[in-house]
Amino acid sequence: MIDAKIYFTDFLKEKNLNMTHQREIILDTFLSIEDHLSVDELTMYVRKKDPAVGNATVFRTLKLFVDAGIAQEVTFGLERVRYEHKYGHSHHDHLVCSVCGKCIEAVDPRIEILQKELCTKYEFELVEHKLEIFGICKECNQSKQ
Amino acid sequence: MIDAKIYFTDFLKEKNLNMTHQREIILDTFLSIEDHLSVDELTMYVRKKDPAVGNATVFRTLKLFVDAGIAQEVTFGLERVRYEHKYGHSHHDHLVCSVCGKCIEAVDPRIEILQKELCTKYEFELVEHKLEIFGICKECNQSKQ
DNA sequence: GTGTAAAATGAAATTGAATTTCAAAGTCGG
DNA sequence: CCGACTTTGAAATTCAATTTCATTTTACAC
Repeated sequence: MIDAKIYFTDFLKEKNLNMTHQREIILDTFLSIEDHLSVDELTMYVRKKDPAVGNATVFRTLKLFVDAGIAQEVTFGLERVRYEHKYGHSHHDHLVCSVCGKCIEAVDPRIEILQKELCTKYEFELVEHKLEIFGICKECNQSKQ
Repeated sequence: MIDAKIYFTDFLKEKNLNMTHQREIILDTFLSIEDHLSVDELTMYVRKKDPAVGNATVFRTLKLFVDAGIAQEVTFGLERVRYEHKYGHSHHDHLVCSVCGKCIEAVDPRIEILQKELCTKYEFELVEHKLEIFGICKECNQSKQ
């Protein structure tokens, strides 16, 4: 985690931007929550530490995180944009529970290989991919009974 | 194609709705274009046949198509909502070209199986999934040189 | 045909998230 | 401390998605 902070500070320096009070709180908050939050949700958490932080600042700071490679925008289905950790996290797919909204991160290397094969077949140059599986998670399935 | 038309007419009857002039033009236009169109794009095509058709009607009719199982909403990345044919089309994944926007539909049954395995591993009940591969298509890659 | 109740339509209004504007406040090197 | 530049929060704007509403059209009973 501390790495990401140093990393972001360096990123700012390079762009002649400053590490401000707000950016630091937003970064700390973002890094401390291993979840896929929307701008508004992150703003809520940030305001527990400093109620004066504006939504626009959180929005702009998250965009900076994306530029810096610390965060990544994701959307599940037709939902609003959410942000997930990228720095120190390798590629993964998402299993999204339609009941509780929870999101499991998972990978199967064999799927990754087959995707490359599929692209080769169509002479399609793969840049990135996104696999989302929607369904019902273990916990929600158990509590149904 | 004609099947889908009969199918939709039946769907309307069941819901005590009518097959109107507008709905028929919109259905014909939609079925004749094997592409992933947004509401506005489809409206443009529909207006070549009848310039008086409103955007709201196309929007509402597309929602009916979704209810009827004739169309399906898709979004590629952070793009606006698009509609693809569902009736008579089996599940497939999308290879989306970032250069020309073209979308290749493809499936690899082995990927489908591995996805099910992945869900089993997490005791996650799979309802549906969505795989999008972004990159550069054959044609765009060739014309780059 | 005619009447009538329900459905459908198009234009315009509304919504809501994403994004930008702008004036005021903060930051930094000299 | 100064001046140039950056950052901020509130409010405004944008833009697609969706709804409202007055009017028109439709199906169907008579």
